[in-house]
Amino acid sequence: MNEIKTNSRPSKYVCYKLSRVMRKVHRYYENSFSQYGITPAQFYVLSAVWENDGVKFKDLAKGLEMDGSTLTSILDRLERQDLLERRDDPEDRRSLLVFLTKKAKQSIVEITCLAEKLNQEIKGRFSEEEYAAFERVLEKLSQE
Amino acid sequence: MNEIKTNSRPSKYVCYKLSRVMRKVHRYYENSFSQYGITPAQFYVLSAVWENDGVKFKDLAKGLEMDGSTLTSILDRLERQDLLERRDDPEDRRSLLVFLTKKAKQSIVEITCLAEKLNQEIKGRFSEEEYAAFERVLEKLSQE
DNA sequence: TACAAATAAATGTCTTACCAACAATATTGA
DNA sequence: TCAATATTGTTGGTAAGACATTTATTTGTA
Repeated sequence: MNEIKTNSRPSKYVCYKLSRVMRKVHRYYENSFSQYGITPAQFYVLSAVWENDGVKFKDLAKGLEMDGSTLTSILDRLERQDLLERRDDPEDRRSLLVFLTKKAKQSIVEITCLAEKLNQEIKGRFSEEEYAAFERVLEKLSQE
Repeated sequence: MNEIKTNSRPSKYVCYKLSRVMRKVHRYYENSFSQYGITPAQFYVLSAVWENDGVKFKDLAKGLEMDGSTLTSILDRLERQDLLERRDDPEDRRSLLVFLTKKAKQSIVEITCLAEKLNQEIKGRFSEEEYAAFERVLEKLSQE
C-alpha cells in the first residue's frame, strides 16, 4: 500500500534532470575537496585567480559568470581562510584586485591535480563521441 | 592592459560546466514560473504530489532524491501559499501525508503545460540523436 | 514487558545563488 | 565646471541544498 510512483513527473523535465545530476557531481567533487577545506565554487575562484593573479573583481565575476554578490561572499570566506587577498586598484578607487596568498600558492597545484583526476574519472565513463555530444549540448545550452 | 583571460581554468571541469548550464536553464524556467509565484523546485514538488496525492513525506523526498530538510522548507513555503497541506498519517504518528489544495489543483494543469512547453523549446534546439546522447550521459551520471 | 535501536520529520547552520538597494567613485555632457 | 548618470563592490533578503542534531514515535529484542 502507498507505493512510490517511480515515474513521478518531474523526471521528465530537462531542468530537473540537470539539477539532480549537477547535485550529484557536485557532491562528488565536494567530498574530495573537503580534505583541503574548500568547496567546488571556492576552487573555481582560486583557479581563476591562479590563472590571472591580480585580476579585477569585476573581470573575475564576469569570467566565472557569477553574480557580484555571490563572488563577494566567496571571497570573504577565502580571505578568512587566508587563501586570497583583496587589494585596492591603484587606477580606480572603486575597483578591487584579487591575489592568491602564499598559502594558496602552496596547495593550488595539488588541488588542481585532484580536480583533473576527478574530471578524468567522469569523462572515462563514456566514449569519446558520447562525451563530445554531451559537451556540445552543454555548450549550446550555456550560450542561451 | 589587464585583459580577461577568456580561457580561465574552471571551464575545463565537468562540474563547473554543469553548474553554469544548470543555473542558466534554471533561470529560464524561473522567469516563466514566476508568473505563478512558484520556483522550479516548488513545481517539482507540486508535480510529484499531483501524481500521487497523499504521498508520504518520506516517499516524496525519496522520489525527488531530495534531502528531507530541503523538502521540509519547500513544503513550508508551499503551505504558506496555500498550495499544499500536510496531514497526519493515521498509520504512523511520525509520518506525514502531503496533499494538494483546491487552489493548487486549479492551476497545476496550466503550470504543467507551461513546463512541457519550456521543455520542448529546449529539446527543439537539438537533433534527436544529439539530445538522446545528452540524456544518456545525464542518466549514467545520475546513477551513482 | 522494558529498553535499546531505528526511523520520521523538524530545526539550525553553512554555502551558494539571485535580486534589489546602496555608498563610493568615475565619467559624461551641457 | 558641475550636475546628472554610470559603474564598482557590498549589504540584506529569499530560496535551495547539504549536513548534524533533536524530538517523537515505532520496532525489535532481551
